[in-house]
Amino acid sequence: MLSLKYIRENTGYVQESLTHKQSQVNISNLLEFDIQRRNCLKEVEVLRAEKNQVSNSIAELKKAGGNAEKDIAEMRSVSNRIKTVEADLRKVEESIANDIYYVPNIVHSSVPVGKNETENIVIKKWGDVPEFSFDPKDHLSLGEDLQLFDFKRSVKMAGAGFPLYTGLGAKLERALINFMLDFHTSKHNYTELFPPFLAHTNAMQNTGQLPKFKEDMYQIPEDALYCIPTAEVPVTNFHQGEIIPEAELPKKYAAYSACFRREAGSYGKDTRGLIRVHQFNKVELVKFVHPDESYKELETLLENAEAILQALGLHYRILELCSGDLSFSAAKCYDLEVWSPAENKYLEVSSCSNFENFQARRSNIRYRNKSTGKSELLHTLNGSGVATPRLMVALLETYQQKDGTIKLPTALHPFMNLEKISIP
RNA sequence: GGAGAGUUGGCAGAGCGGUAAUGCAGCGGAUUGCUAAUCCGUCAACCUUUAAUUUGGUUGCACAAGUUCAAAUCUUGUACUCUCCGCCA
Repeated sequence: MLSLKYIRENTGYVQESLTHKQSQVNISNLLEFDIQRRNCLKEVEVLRAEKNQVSNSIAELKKAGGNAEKDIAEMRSVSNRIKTVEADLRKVEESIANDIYYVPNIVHSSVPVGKNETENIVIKKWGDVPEFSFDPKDHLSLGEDLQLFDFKRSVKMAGAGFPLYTGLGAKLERALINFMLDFHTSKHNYTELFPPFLAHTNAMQNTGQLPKFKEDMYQIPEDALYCIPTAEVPVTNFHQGEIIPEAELPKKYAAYSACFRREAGSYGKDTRGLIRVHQFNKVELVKFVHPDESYKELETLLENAEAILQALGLHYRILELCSGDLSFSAAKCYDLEVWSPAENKYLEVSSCSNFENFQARRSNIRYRNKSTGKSELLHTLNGSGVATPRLMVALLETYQQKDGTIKLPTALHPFMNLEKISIP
């Protein structure tokens, strides 16, 4: 979240950011509350100062054995007055707290202004669009022929949108996860975490999923817990409330988790197979960095995610998201999209975002500034490195052979103990 | 599920109705003939004021209600942590 002080002092810039983000949030209410709050505060503080003074003289009188009846009578009325003004103050502060959690992050100055996803900018393409001497099958028929997943039976367990991997499909899914975790920890120096898959309200609020996106999440009301939509939630909260010595920055974590998303409102879109699902697997990269370094760190984060697709030899492109397509908490974001030969389009497998201090303020994550000795909010970033379902789609479709087998890229051989997936 | 203990600054830790001790670490300064010591100050948030890292003030003892002239301290509720018992992969 933004600080109220920041909104007050940079109203023009915040408003411009909101417009660019296509946000309907109204900050004039917030500013009005801010004025009310400061008026109340002034009044309360004067009264409290008086209270403290009289209170001291009562204490001294009593110590000296004198009579404090007059002061006590005065204090009674002051105390009552304080109570009513405090009640007003509390009301205003509640209104502020309610509103400010719905104000999205500001947009970084380097982000192109645009209305929606059609105005995102392709900044890079890597590899070639694969060509086939035969009619390539889509991932669904490949999966069926090779018995890699079973969408009919998964319905018996959890319903549509919950993928069930079978046989070599299950093994391939596991291989992808292991490959990515090993890759990031050994080559990019991330520390591996294996987090809880449920999180409470507070953790969800800290990363920005709550309160705005409640209906997108699976909930367990009995225990006030939510199924995490991404490992970003537990991993960012790893350092919640902590002050990290500046010398220890950046902190880098890689974590596998299952991810749960209700995808409310998206029914009918991309419902085929693995392309849009309620539960999927993902390796997430999270960084805690010095504010001066966060945009440099965003570039390396993107490179780390790209390296996975490169190692697997998959054609992809990078989008720089325009302001209108930026998510609630992000100040800047790149999307990685991998090529699906059968869909004949690019599929998003990763978003790499800089949240600046938006999440850090909510989560109270700071670093100790070495030169001033003061604690300051740090910047958080995260990116998928990467999500498996669409990666699987691209992988199967890209590496399919004329005889119906899948020739696996060498990077996966040690994880599969196999070079080729063939008809059982 | 049952019983008990606890939650105070970056950390450790006292206070148990009358201005939140003290130690360590950090930062700033002073001093001393050097891997360091000693002394002083500072050490959260907010409001106000300022050229300012200045001034004045308020708050802050897990959170919330209450009692009181006055609450870290008393009462009640809630959350979380730990210990023991029970159940269990």
